[in-house]
Amino acid sequence: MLQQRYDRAIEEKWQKRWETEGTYRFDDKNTSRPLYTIDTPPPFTSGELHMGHVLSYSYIDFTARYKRMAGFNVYYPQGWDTQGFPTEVKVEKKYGRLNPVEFRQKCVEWTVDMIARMKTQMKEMGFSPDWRYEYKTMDSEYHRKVQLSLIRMYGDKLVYRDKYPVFWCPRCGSAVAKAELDDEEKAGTLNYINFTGPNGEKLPIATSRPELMTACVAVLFNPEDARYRHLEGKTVTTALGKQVPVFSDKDVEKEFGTGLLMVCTFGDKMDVVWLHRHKLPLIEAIDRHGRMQNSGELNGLKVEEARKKVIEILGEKVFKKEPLRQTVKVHDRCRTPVELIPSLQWFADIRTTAKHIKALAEKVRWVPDFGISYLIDWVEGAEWDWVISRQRVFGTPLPFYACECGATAAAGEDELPFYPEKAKGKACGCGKRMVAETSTCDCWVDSSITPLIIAGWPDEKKMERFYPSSLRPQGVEIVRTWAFYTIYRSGVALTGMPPWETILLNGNVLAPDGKKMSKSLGNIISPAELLRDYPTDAIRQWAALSGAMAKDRPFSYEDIKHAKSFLAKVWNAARFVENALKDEIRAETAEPELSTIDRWIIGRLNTTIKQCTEHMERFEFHYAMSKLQAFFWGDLCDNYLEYVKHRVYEDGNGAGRAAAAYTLRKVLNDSMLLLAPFAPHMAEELNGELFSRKTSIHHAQWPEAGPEYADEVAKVTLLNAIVSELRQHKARNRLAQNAELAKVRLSLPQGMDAELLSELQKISKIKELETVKGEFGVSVL
RNA sequence: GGGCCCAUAGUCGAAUGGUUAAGACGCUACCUUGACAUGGUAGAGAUUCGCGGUUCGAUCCCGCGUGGGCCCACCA
Repeated sequence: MLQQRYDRAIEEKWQKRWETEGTYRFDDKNTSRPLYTIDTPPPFTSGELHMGHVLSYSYIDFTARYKRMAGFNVYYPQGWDTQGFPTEVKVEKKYGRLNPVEFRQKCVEWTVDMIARMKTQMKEMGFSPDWRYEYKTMDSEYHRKVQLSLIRMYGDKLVYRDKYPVFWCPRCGSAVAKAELDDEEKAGTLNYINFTGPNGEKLPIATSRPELMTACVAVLFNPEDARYRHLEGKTVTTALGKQVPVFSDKDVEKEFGTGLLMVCTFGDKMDVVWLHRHKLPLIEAIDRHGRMQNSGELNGLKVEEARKKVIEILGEKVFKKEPLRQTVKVHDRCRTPVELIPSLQWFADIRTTAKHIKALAEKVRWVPDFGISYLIDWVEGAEWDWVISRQRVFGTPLPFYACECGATAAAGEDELPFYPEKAKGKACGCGKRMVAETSTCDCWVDSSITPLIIAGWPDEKKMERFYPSSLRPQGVEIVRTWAFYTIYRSGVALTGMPPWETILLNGNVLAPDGKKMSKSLGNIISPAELLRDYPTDAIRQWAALSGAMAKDRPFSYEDIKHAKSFLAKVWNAARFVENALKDEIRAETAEPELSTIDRWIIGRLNTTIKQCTEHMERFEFHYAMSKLQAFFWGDLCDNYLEYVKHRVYEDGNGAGRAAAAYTLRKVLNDSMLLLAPFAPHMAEELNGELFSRKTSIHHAQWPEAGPEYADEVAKVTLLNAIVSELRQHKARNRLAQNAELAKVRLSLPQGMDAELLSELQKISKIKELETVKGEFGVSVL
């Protein structure tokens, strides 16, 4: 017997049983069923599932469940993106400063805890990965593979070391990550200074950082600026007497200052762009303590002092000063303005491989198709290589050695996993000893080989079977990072093949007010909170109905209430059928003689199966779900169940009742199959409790669409219209819907089968029914 | 500033080059009908963002504008 109300207890019961029975295990031995592999996103281990996770992992789960039912052997692993700055911050806050080995250990402990929490929430959401294939980017085995991939790329000259400016805090004497920077508005001065042109003419430039003039390596103007066009390719002299080339550049603003600017290495981030774009030399004017160097008279002065001094030195060459409000990047902890200081970093070659990246991206099916444009634009605009090193502790160590003389070498494969504190060192050709690199990898270096990790790389036999993945689901906002780096590393650099057949992009969940959820706005809705008030299956339906792919959508409590109502509707319909059929619900009988109405609902069911199947194939979950809801609620509950009540209750054991029983059984059963990917708990409960099946519905076969019975559908559509007219009549006259009507006259252009007329009489409780030929009309007499 | 996406009742959202522009939430009225009041039956509510163009006909196709979102860049 079904209990009166569907509740969370039922869901928890099934979650436990699925786990003990290993319902979602991938069948590694089976080679007869086609494989469907999912490159599931490893979430960052924050400890908390948010609504974005719920949305995107629901999509993945719908797909996995649908594909299993559609006959695939689904390989659905789940990983964790563990290493990163946010964890370091939290661990440092808790434990203070520790030595790197201890610190890393604390980060690992912290992360294990966070994973446990997130895993519990994922299970509560009914997600169905095979947890035997869980991976963590902080595992030494994961480290080993990341490092192996880098050694191979180094061997192919795709990874190299070079100078690159990093943000540096002169006060703390350390590199500062982008995430540790704050913007601060400061009052500065824009100085107008005369340089000298090739013919001795005055050329005014404007700068807020005159102290960097010694590091000036070029002068730029906008290509459309007629005032300076004649200078293109010429050499000019700075106010301190240095010769520098002149280039035109589209990023120079004509209206700002004088339209002429000096590029210094480095005043700000734009200078870094220009250095690469125009292949300019690098001058290191500021040292790690924030003092000037390579700057003649200014050497040894602090930046602020040098700024005053240089203005003095320049004297009347500074012909104008104006106040300037500027945004300065400061270190978030000490509020000191940061400087860009060249340092040795590791790079991965993006520029010479850009064409390959594009070519492989084009071999992947993008859903929606415009998603690829994010990647193409990015590839085409990439001006320099990917900096893969980070001066952090909780990360995968870079498996490289470097010597004072500048030489570098990769660690040997026998040294993997490589940890610098345990490294043996290496002899350098110059006679000195190479030391192990202590920098770690950018997190995207870890996550850009997930399709390889899940495919057992570098084991060739496994790779042949599991690579490329069938599906990469991910957020649209990380196409330029995760998708891009994966195509580059797993594809171009390491296998030469696209990493997946299909990439599916999802959008994000906004707050009910349409804004981004954020702590500062206080508009965050958490899954944990929703799970207190709504069944998991309702939350999953909300996700299914949350609109088109790659589109953001506000969260709405109304939607989730509606989902809950639909579940209640399904539950009550099932209780009706159970009560009406009793043990007969489990009878597997051949199809009896069916009435027009029975064939109508089966035809509608088949149309729904067809539509749902097409939508599932295209990952259009919102359409699949709404078609199913419209059918179940509109056709089945509102009409068919009402139409068969008289047969079920009053026909004893007659043929009409048998046909209705067969039809109810079939329609309910197939509807549960369609519902199973979205509401796996309820579908499973009805499968087990109502139909008394021992095997999980999630091992059942996806239904196949039978005949759509167009004639019957047309006939019953007319019947529906008549019933609706009579319902309106009863409503207008304040009658109960089951009130009897003495006499009704139907006016019909084509007439109606006697069978349906007799049904109509019983459905609408009409004592006397009369039909005339004519324009459609229903009159109650 | 660059690229991409979007604009349809109070809100969220479908659909279509051609009768009356789905549905949901909310709102109103009636109905305690043997699955369900977490329900049922009805009702009200839209100049389909603005301006031009293509067309016999545009909410849909094109252009411009306005307003929003995402990613990226960011002023020397």
